[in-house]
Amino acid sequence: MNAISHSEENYLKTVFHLGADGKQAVATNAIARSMKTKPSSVTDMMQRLGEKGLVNYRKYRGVSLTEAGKRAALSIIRKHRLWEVFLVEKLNFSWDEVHDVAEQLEHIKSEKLVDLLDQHLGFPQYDPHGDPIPGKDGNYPSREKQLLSQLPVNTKGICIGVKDSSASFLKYLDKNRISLGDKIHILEREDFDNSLLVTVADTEMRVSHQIAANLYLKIL
Amino acid sequence: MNAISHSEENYLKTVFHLGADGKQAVATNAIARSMKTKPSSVTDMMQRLGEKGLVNYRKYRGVSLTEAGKRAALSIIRKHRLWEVFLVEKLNFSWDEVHDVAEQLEHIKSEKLVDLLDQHLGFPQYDPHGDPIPGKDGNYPSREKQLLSQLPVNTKGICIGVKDSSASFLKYLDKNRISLGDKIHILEREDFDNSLLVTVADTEMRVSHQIAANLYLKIL
DNA sequence: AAATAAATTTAGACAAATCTAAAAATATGT
DNA sequence: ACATATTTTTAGATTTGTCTAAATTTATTT
Repeated sequence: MNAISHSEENYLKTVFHLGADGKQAVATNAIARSMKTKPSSVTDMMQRLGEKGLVNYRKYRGVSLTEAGKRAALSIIRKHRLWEVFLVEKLNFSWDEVHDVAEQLEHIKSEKLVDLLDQHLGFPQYDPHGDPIPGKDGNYPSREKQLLSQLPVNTKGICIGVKDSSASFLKYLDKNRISLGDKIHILEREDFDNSLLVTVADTEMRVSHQIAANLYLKIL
Repeated sequence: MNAISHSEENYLKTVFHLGADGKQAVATNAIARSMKTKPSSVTDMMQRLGEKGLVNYRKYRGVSLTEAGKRAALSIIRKHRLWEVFLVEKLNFSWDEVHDVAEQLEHIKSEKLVDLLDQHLGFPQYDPHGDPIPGKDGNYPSREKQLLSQLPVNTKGICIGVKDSSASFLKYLDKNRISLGDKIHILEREDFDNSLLVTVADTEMRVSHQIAANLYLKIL
């Protein structure tokens, strides 16, 4: 019944994200790269998490989350995303500034705090980047969504999320007046550089492949 | 220019409180007792904080805060108290439940977060226990206040704070309908047990010395 | 003022989380 | 399939924050 440490929580979260939301096994190196730490540190930690029953660890074979590990990861992600909503909706942070602060807030331990925060925010379903917020009970709503870059010409959809939520990408979207909820219509694809001509909320513009490969649409 | 660690912040805060708001030197043992740690751990930490220029440490002579240490302590206390206001005002925590959560939240590092939180709360001057909130610039407003137990019969005042902010004391106050802002009139003192007969918001009641020694009044 | 008590510090150990360097296992290419 | 490259693990060291036990300093008492 040992508590999960700050650091352990970060590893669990990473394993969850890298392993397609806890479904696949993840390589040691991938975790190290993603967390900017060394593979040897990852090995140490995975052995510890294995002993705690939070991951399935087999030497040289990578790790996957156990049910307990998945539950723990979802709880952290839930907190992270609720705090992001708070920062944007209540404190007027912009969506490109919330990540680092939420990264700290997600580790605060108090079930009551999370419940009351959820209520205060009106039980939001999505965070400011369009990612779904796991439920208190651990259910994780997945929505059908597709990358703009993978859709055929003439598709119409609603922009519902971003794949990359780095500050630089989000600022780029702001500058180009692309927001979640906007209606997007794909007019043509340029074979040369894979850029797209689209309308975003009825404004025509050209978006690079880089951009299109990081925007999620719900097809209409 | 080393950052101040979570643990170092807790020690600074304790030295501030035990040393009459950073004015007096504090003994090693007092710190250990207050933090439920061992004197040897305190010595270690005080030597480290001394090297960082946050406390004046002289072997066997106790420690006091330097100006830099005082500034750091006030910044943590400011965050603690702002978060307490948030928890009570925005999330509907009761005043006896906020301490442990605020103890965690006070360590979140983001100047922007603190500024926007302060604004969101309407720049509050006092926390839910009546303690003043240090300013962004480090100024620490002290208010004239006196313990109910130390005032003569017939004094009238407003209840403006508590000395002990333990959950059990605060719950006791709730149960007896004593709140911050209430007008208190001292009717008589019982020599036998030092209890007082008072009116609290026009309701007559008897309060024990224990209670009176933990309630701060502003004399009218 | 010497003896005793109390407070404080030092020395050495430990756990967590990390690192570097070297060894071992797995994967890849021709 | 064998040599080479890549990935992963182990071994040993480091830092932070803590502890216990012993030594030292300061305070108190008679």
